[in-house]
Amino acid sequence: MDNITTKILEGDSLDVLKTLSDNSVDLIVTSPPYADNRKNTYGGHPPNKYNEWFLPISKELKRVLKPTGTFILNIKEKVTDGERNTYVLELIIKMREQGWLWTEEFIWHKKNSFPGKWPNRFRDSWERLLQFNKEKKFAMYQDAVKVEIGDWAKDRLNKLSETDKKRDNAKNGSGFGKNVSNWLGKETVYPTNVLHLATECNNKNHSAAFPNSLPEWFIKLFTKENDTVLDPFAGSGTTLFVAQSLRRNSIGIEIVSEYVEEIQKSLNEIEKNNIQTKINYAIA
Amino acid sequence: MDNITTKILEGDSLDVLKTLSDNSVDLIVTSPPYADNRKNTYGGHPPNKYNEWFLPISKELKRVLKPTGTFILNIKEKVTDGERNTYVLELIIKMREQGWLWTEEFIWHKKNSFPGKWPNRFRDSWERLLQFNKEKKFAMYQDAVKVEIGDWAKDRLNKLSETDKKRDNAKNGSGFGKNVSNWLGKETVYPTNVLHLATECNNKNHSAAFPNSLPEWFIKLFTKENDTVLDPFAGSGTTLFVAQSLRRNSIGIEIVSEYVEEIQKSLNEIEKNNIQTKINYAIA
DNA sequence: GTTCCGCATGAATCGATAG
DNA sequence: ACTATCGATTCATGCGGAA
Repeated sequence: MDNITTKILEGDSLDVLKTLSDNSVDLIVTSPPYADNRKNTYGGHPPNKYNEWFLPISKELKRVLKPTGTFILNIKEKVTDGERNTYVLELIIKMREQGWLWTEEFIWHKKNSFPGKWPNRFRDSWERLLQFNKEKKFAMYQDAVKVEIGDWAKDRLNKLSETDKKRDNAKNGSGFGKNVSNWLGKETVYPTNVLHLATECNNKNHSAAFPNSLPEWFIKLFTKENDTVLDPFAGSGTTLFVAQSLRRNSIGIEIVSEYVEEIQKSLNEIEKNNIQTKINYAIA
Repeated sequence: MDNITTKILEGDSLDVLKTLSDNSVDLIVTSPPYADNRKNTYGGHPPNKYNEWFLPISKELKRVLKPTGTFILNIKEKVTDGERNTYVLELIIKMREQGWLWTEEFIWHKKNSFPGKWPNRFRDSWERLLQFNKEKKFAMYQDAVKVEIGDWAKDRLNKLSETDKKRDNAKNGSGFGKNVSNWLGKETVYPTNVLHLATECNNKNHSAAFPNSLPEWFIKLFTKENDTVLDPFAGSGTTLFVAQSLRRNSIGIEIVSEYVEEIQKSLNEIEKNNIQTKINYAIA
């Protein structure tokens, strides 16, 4: 039952990526360290040098991604000197020059961004989720992420009269009546490109963790079971754990050995539990 | 009581703008025709020529805007050949080269986005609201747009421990503890940079590009009474009517004479009612 | 007077068909 | 091969007429 592998590799992303095979990954989901002048855990990549640092990495990512694969990049430009810095815009343009297709920009609306006050701006409660592809045709499993239908329809459908339910419209071209009856029993609709997810307040050390539901959504949308997911900036390992629980293979890369150790420890725990489960099955 | 003027000027935006004085406008809110949209009425500007058309206009806008003024540009790039086109990104970069500061990007989340289903993308339910300024210090009246506090925050506050309430944070830069205690007992809170507004779908001839509440929000946020608001692509006149009702002077520019006439007609109606009101007051 | 329901209408995008 | 036009798809909203 268990062919899924979950790997965490320690090292600089660019170096480690070079050891991975061409066209071997179905989905890349990552949230790279944000541009920052401070030299902290990640050494800091100032805004004006950010792309210089990131573009060689995105080139390797393009190599390891399958032609039908997708790259989701969670990023938001910083405010520098009172302005939104343009390095993310420039990154998109440069990545297209590398051969990436900029297919879509999803918005992650962070519902619980904490209140604060600045004289000339409001709380920043959204981030970009940039979708890049190698080819126009890529794998996408839309049914895996359908959402509950809006309240308007629930009300409407619950109250539909018998005649409405039976009506086979032939009146005019609008097709509405027909559709309404088609919608009976319909509970879900396709989502949009705006994601409403709360940030999780983890007690963990890692700062830039995104909530489980974020990689979960993209893993369901762009991969199927036994596919391979890559997170070149694994951080606290969210992407890996979600991938594993959804039965996708995954590879994480992380430069900070402390994080690598924590991830490895959690993976060992899970492995132990799995073995225990198997033994229990065998006994039973 | 009535010094507010509301003007609609007919003609090409670039030409008409040249007749306006330097540093005379407090706020520009506009939604120019998007690339290739509204070909029938506006002639259509193909994506690869869009900035060539728009940049001379933004240059004039910069001239007429006061140093403390703000320019809000509602725009969203279209999909061409399966990709998000980059002309809006390039526009931001080029406008900075013109001397604009790209202060902020608000997100307009449209709940009722256009329906449809495609194999490779979901419905597009957001648009960019780009904020540009001439100077780092600009007029902003944040208190005018405070919103009711969200339930999540209410819960959070109710559950706060006494230590949390007293805590004077110094740990990290988040300001969490400090702000929380400031907050207790308040009913309203400053909004974020994500706006949730549905488009208004009227049965009328020209549906407005944006709902009243959109210019209303920005007019309250960036102007005070008797200030001057400019919309160089007035369309159905939403910005003008909202500005008038909020007692701001306003100037609209519109190239389609049919729209200009309708706006003028509405303005005349309002004027007539005002006079009627005054007479009634006089009698009473 | 309420509430309820029918309906038109979207800053859309893709793929097929036609010149 | 490259462009132009057209049909199919889909769902939230407000208005107006009806119960």
